[in-house]
Amino acid sequence: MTPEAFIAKWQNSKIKERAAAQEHFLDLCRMLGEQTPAEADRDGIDYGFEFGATKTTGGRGFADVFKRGFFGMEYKGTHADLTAAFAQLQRYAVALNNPPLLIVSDVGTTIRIHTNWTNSVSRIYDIPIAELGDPEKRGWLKAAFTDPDALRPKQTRQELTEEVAGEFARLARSLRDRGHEPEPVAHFINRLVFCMFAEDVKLLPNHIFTQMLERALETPEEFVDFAGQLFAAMRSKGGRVGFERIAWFNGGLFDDDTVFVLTRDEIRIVYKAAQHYWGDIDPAILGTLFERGLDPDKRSQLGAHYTDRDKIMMIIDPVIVEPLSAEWEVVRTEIEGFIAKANQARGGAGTRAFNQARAALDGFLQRLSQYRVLDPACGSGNFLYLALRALKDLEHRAQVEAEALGLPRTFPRIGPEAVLGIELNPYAAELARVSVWIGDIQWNLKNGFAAAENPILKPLRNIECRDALVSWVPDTSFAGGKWVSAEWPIANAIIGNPPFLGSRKMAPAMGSQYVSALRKIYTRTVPKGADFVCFWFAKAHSALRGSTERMGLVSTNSLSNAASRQVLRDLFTDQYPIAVWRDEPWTVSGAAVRVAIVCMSSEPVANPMLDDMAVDEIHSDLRSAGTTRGADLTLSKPLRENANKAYQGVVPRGSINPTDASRLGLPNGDFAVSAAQAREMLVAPLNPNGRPNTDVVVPYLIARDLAQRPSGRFIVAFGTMTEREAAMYELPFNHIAPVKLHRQHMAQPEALTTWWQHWRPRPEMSAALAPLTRFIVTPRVSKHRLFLWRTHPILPDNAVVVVAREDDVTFGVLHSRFHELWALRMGSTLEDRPRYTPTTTFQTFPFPHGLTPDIPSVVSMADDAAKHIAHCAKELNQLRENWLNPADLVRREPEVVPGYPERILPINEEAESFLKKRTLTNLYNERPAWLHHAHEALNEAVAAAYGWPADLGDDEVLARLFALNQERGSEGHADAL
DNA sequence: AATCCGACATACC
DNA sequence: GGTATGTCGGATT
Repeated sequence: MTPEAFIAKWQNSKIKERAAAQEHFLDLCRMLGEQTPAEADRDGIDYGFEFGATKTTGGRGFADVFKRGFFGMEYKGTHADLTAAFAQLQRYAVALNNPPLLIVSDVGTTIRIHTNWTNSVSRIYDIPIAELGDPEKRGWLKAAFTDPDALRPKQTRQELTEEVAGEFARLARSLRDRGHEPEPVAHFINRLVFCMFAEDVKLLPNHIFTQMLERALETPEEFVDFAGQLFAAMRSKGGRVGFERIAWFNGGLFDDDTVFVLTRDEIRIVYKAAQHYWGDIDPAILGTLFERGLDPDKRSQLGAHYTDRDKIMMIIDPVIVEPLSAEWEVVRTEIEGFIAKANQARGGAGTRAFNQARAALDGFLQRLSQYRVLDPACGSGNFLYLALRALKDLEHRAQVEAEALGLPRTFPRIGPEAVLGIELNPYAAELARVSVWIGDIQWNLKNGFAAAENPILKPLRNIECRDALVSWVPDTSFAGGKWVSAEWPIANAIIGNPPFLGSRKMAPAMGSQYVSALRKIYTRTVPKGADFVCFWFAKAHSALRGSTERMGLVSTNSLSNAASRQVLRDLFTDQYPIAVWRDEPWTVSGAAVRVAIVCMSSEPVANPMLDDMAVDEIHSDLRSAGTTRGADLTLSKPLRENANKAYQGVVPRGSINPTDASRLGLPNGDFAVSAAQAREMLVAPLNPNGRPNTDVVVPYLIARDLAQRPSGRFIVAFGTMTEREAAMYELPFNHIAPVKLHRQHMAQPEALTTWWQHWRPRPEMSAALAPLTRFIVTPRVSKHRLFLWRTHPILPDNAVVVVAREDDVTFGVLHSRFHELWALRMGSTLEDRPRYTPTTTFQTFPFPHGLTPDIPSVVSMADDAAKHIAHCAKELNQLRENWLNPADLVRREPEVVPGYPERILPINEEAESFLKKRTLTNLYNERPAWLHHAHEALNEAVAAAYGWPADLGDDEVLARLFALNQERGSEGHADAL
């Protein structure tokens, strides 16, 4: 059939019966050269007429024509107009598996294609029948049959939102620059945003907001009056602006009609923003963009709260969607049973069964409509917005499926009141309300329902602006009051992303009074040293003990670190994990952090998920019980035999950061001294006390020197000398003079009293190292667990952990897989990198019997196993040293004074650039065969010392080490240390 | 009196 | 300009 023939046959004809619509569609197929349903698919499942028709629905399907994955099509038929036909399609889009295109037609005049992708802005392709001769328009139709993606709008909702939000941020900043307070500005801007959205989705008539702006552009001084009139009309029932009837918007957003005086330029910004189509904006990112634009300084504070949609759904799915879907499956089966009974039975019994089916459906819908989701740190409302959509989707699906079974459907009941929020920042709280409103209205429109009216917005008092942890209760009996634990509204589910703040950063950020009040109130549930998020976990825990069914919170991944662990341990004693991710990267720019996600239920859960894998059980350290035979390694005890052997290095604190130094107008003094200056000091003549500067100028070892190439630093270190003694060393003492100024500006006044000393000089470490010919060092944070030898008088920085032993046996045991596994498991992490924490990794580690660090090395070396370890350790170290500094590429020079480690210098520039790549981190990244063999040999030697087979699995090793720790720890000195 | 951590910091490819 | 990889200060206990 040619387009001309099609036009001749159908133009201006009116549909009389459903058969005419089918004939119209068949002609369309013939014109486009596409297969008809009968030709393509005999089953009619993927492509056919009257899709979803059942006996109970009387032969009417969800759509007149349906092609799975392509489109749903509805003819005007009994509908009054194309809009109603479109709404019908939207309502059943779920039952049609959300086809990308929804097509409506009135047979004789128009075919209209609506795009239906969730993440793209929507677009309408209008094809008048009379213009089917136009190849482009026929192309659109053809694409609907063959390649719907060709019709997908290019712009995503995110891009659209970024564009419009950026313009509003400009306005907000302009108002803030004129001295307006952030809160009224936020309120005002939110109103404007809502007005733009409202007029674009036709909740406001005739683009009245844009019209108002156009008039105000002519006479800017009248903007206040115009906007005030509009806001006033929106606030009241039956309001009008001129002739136009304005719908009633309640909900607090238009409670007053305060309007800022805007300049012409500012009105132009608003006008320009209003030119965009706001109907498709994504409220989930709107908030963040505003926050960023409004106050760039606060970006890290507020913007960082932004959680991307995927992460939020990782919580909403297991916490809300999955349990409620499961409930629905049960109810639906019940309904199916009743309906089957109703269809078989006649008369009273049939009616009764039908009513039972209705009651079952109603019961479920009632349950859904009473379901409440609380986000006690809701920020700009992203979690709430997505939770509301999820609930509405569930309700809608239940309705559509029930209708397919023959039950009448009702208007959706779930609205913004289903979500509850608490947020401290007034600006964010307001955004949360707007996001939830917009989300609700968008959902209704997208699914073919009118927005609820009279009023359009109901008050959203359920998003509260207050502190979620404590509240101040004034006491009238005296002129004061007290802080008490804040109440949380009762909710079925608690979700959210509370602010992350390490315990050490809480006081500076929140004020020490607030923090001490908080600690006092939560003293039983949240241990000192726990991260700020732990308070939310503790409160959610107590809610789960009450009527709350499930919770899911995001936290920093350091939650499983020592102090915060207690909160989790409590939580896991009487609640059940549903899904846990222990270390997820955070995808938002501007925040470099990794997070843990913890979803818990008050009811037992059959197969909890750990990092997307089903496991039998999850421990409070967010590990699966399958490892280490269920042993909880967090219960390991410190061992007395390991005491006083591992130290962190010195903390100089000679300088403050350069920014502060320049702000305070201070020279940036430091204990550190350049290598050139240091050598001058070292060779200088003896001081008045007859001593050389070698007493107090020493090589300084930082962690980087171990994992990467040594940097050859020096430092002035007076140890615990008195000022009188220190001053004898003239050059070094003069060098550190500026330190005194800095100490005066430090928070700890005691730092000044011994200003010439390092803040932590670690005399006990120096004492332990002094008699040794060498000592063992390891970087506190490094990708690989590396142990190296260093010698006196090198002074380790606090980022280096020192083990005061000089024997190869201890070195070998520490560098074996046994200690490495233990350290990995017992230590904490910095982001994704393991961190060696001496108290939990070294202090608790059970060395092989007879080789413990409390035994002098001469004694332990009598042992054959020990000799073997020593040999392997020596070999490993030698090979590595040779690799790091090949003898033909370096020359070794004695230091300017005797007793100092010799200098290792590249012989020429070529050697220098070659040596840059010779770092231990690089070596262990590559793990060449020789290194592997050396470690294998060492591992076998250490295994033999333990008396264990060499091929134990990792979990088995940990389990055995733990058993050994428990045994040693309970040998009458469990209180060791 | 020492520890532990960083909604990070920065060198390097 | 990403990506890889670990500083060093200092509040907290």
